[in-house]
Formats: sequence, C-alpha cells, structure tokens
Amino acid sequence: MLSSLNSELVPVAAQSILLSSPVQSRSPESRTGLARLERGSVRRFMSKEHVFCEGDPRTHVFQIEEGVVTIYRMLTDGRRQIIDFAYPGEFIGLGASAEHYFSAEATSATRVRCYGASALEETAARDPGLALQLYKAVSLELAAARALLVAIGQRSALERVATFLTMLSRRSGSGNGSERVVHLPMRRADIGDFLGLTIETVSRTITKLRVMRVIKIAHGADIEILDAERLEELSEGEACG
Amino acid sequence: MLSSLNSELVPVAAQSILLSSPVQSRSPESRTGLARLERGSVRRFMSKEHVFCEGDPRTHVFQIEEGVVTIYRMLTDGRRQIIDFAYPGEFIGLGASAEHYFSAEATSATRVRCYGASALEETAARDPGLALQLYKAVSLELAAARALLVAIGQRSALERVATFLTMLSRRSGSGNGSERVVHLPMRRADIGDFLGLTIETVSRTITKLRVMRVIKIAHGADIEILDAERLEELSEGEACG
DNA sequence: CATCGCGTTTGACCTTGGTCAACGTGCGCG
DNA sequence: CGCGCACGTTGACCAAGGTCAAACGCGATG
Repeated sequence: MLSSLNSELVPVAAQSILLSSPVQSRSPESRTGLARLERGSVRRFMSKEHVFCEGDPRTHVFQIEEGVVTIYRMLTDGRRQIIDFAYPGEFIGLGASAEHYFSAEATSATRVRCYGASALEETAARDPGLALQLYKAVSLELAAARALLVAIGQRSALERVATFLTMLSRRSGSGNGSERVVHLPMRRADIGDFLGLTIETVSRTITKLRVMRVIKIAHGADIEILDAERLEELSEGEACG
Repeated sequence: MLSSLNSELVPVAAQSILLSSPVQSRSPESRTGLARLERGSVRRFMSKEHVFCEGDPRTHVFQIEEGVVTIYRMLTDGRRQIIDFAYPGEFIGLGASAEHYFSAEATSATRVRCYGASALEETAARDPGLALQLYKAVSLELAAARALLVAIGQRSALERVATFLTMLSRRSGSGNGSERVVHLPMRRADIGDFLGLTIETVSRTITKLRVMRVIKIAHGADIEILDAERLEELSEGEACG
C-alpha cells in the first residue's frame, strides 16, 4: 500500500501487521493468526501480467513476496485510476465482496503467495486473532486510500508529486529513516494515474523539482533527494484541529 | 459512508453489516458480534459540533442513529477534504490507529451511540464474529473511499456531481430502488470539499444539470431527479476488464 | 415590516494543468 | 551497427475549473 501520503499519520507498519505472529515454532493448533493457515502456494507473474482483474470472483488473497503490484480501476473510455502500489509484505485482494472491484497488475517480475479467500475467512471465523489482523490490515489500507484522497482532492501537481516522493523515500527507507536515493519501479504513466495527473505534468513537475535543486535524477528511474526538508514542505500542509 | 460512488459495485449494505445479529433474544454469553457488547451510551450533537477531531485519542467508536456526520481532513492553509458523509446506521471512528486521522462534524442535529474502542477490541479479540464484522465494515469503507478516489482522480466536474447525485438517490431509496426526490443534508461547500471542487463549480454544475432538464431544484436542498438514466450516463464509464 | 446575514447563484477573468505534437534517449533485436 | 520501439521530455496552445466580486433569495430577528 502506497500508504502514508501524509506519512506522520499513517505508520509504515502495514507490511508487518499480518506477518507478525509472536510465536513461530509451536504446533499448528496453538498458533494464531496467519501462522495457523497453510502456507499458501507461490505464483509468479511477469511485468504487465494480471494477478486478478476487476469482476473476477475473489477466490484468493495474495501476499506480495517480490515485485510491485499496481491496483487500479479503469473507466470505459480508458481513463485509469491507480489506487495503490503494493510492495513486498503487503496483502492484496482483501475485502468483503464476492468480486474484485479493482484489477491488480505486476509492474515487474513478481512473486506472490496465494491464500484461498474462503479458507482465510473460515479460519478467521474461528480465530479472532486472525480476524483482528485482517481488520487492522484493511484499516491501514483505508487510511492510505483516504490520505491519497486528500492529496488528489486538494493538492496541486507540485504538492502531489512532492508528497509522492516523500512517501516513497520513507517507504524505501528500510525501517527508521528515509532513503536518499529512491527507486521508482513504475513508469511516469503510472505515477500520473496514481496522482490524478497526466504523464506530461508528472514529467514537468519532476523537472521543476530538479531545477529547484530539490531532487536529482540519478539514473532514469532512480531519484536522489537533495533537500528532503524542502521536499516535505512542498508536500504542504498537514494536520490541523 | 457515502459509498457506492460507482454504485453497481459497492453494495449499499454498509449500514446493515454491523447491525445484523441473527439472534437477538438469547442471553449475552450466547450472542455474537455487536449484540454481545453493552449497548453504548447515547450522545447528541448540534449542527457543526464535532464528534471527534483529528489527533484526538481514539477512545470511542460511534454509531450514527440520527443525522449526518461529515468526516474530513483539513490542511494547514484551510483546504478541506471531506472523506465521507456518515448516515444513520453507520459506524465512524473504526480503525487500527491510536489517534483519529480525521475529524467528524455533525451537519445537523445528530444522535450517536458510543462504544468504548478498547472494550470493542477486547471483545473482538475473543469473539471472531465481531472481529469479522469489523473487518467487513472497514472493507466497505475502503471500497467507498476507493470509489471516491476514482471519481476525484479521473472524472470531470459534471461527472462527479452526476455520480454524487446518483449515489445519494440510491442511498435515500429505502431498500430496493432509487428515490426520485433527493434531500441534500449538506451545504454546497461540503459537496465541493467532498468532490474536490469549489462551491462555485458545484453550483454551476447543478445549474447545468437543471438546464439540461436532468434534475429540478425542488426546494433548495431538495433535488428532484427527472431523468435518472441520463444522470447515470453522465456519471460516466464504469467497469472494464 | 425592514434589515441582516448566510448560503447560493451568476458573471468576468485568470491559472493550472490537459492536449497535441515534436523531439530525445536508451535498449533490444535483426 | 543501426533501426525501431517504448518511454520520457519539452514546447505551444487550449480549456476546465478556480478566483474574485457582485447580486440574489430567504429565513431569522429586531
């Protein structure tokens, strides 16, 4: 979940939530949460392959192990809104519905672990620990979606791109801090469809940030953040009563 | 939850999910889900009073009994994004965080029932039925937030307003169909901040729909839908593989 | 009844970002 | 090697929607 646009607020802990099972080595019956489930099977996808499509029955829930998956929705005339970039550790396909509302496409070679959706729910119906984990996981996705909503609904192009970069750097920053050099696994078109902008605007805005000496394009998809503080200022106004 | 923008996809059932407890009359121990909880205390709010504010500790979860509550987030410079209009039956304040990310304000005189957040979670930790209900409730909120995201990120002003009206009419339509006359409990400014538009654009767009003979302003806050089909067409492109 | 004030509508103008089109650039493949 | 293709950048122009300002409608209040 490309969460934590507005990142003070949305902890980056999303990926750990469902993974954390305090006791790893006990017998299956005594474990709780995900640990109680069969380890799902692994599936691999090439770049641009779909993990699932809008309208497909929600048969599985997937956990990304490697790669980045784009969650999006397409309008009839081709406009596309990307809702989320799912990174390793995160789950996709959670939800209450019988069908997927959104499509999921691999941006690059991707490895996912599959869990049967009904098995997951049946187990959850007996294991409140797992059910609560699901609850918390979706809650985090919700917070992320809402944060993006604020960005798209209220912020300017510059603010959106700055927010996006800040967030990516936080997320890449393994653990504590933010990373200086951020790798963008997605194309400009994806960034545009995520932020509600066109390719051209994204490109121009990145150029503007480069000219402002806030960032530096290292190698195409790699961006070096020269002035993280300024970048955060540009992502504009957090909080308020 | 002003869900089901894109409403084929997001069932309007949100409000029923947490209410449905198949067995009502058994003893507390044998009940499941919400029914097992103490009936929370009731609180009343006047128009514009806050149920909670961004940054407040998440001590309670509230169920709307009467009135409409605006869930929003404010940027430092006064820009505001409304994330949701919560209607009777719905819950607000669910989530995994220790603090509220958003503020909740009554649009009109409102009655809510309060449940202690920690009590709720403790009960859920023992009752998988309740935990699953929470999971499904948040999942619906997530679907709603994402649907709004698509609208704001991709749709034009006209499309957004048409989507908004379609959805409101569906929601008001008690049960099966859509209502011909829709009451808007919120001001233009709220609609604007919900759809990522200005008051003026909302006003102009409503006027345009009136001139197009798609709707008719009945009495200020009441809008009569003359041509529901056309209105849905205007809300533009659903689905796609 | 007249006035006030809030919310809405309408109009004129301007800005941001979208559109269309050309040009770069890096990479894989013949 | 060089061609082609996919992706990115840049520029010129355009339009949707934002901004600013004025006027309207209507219920509340003196």
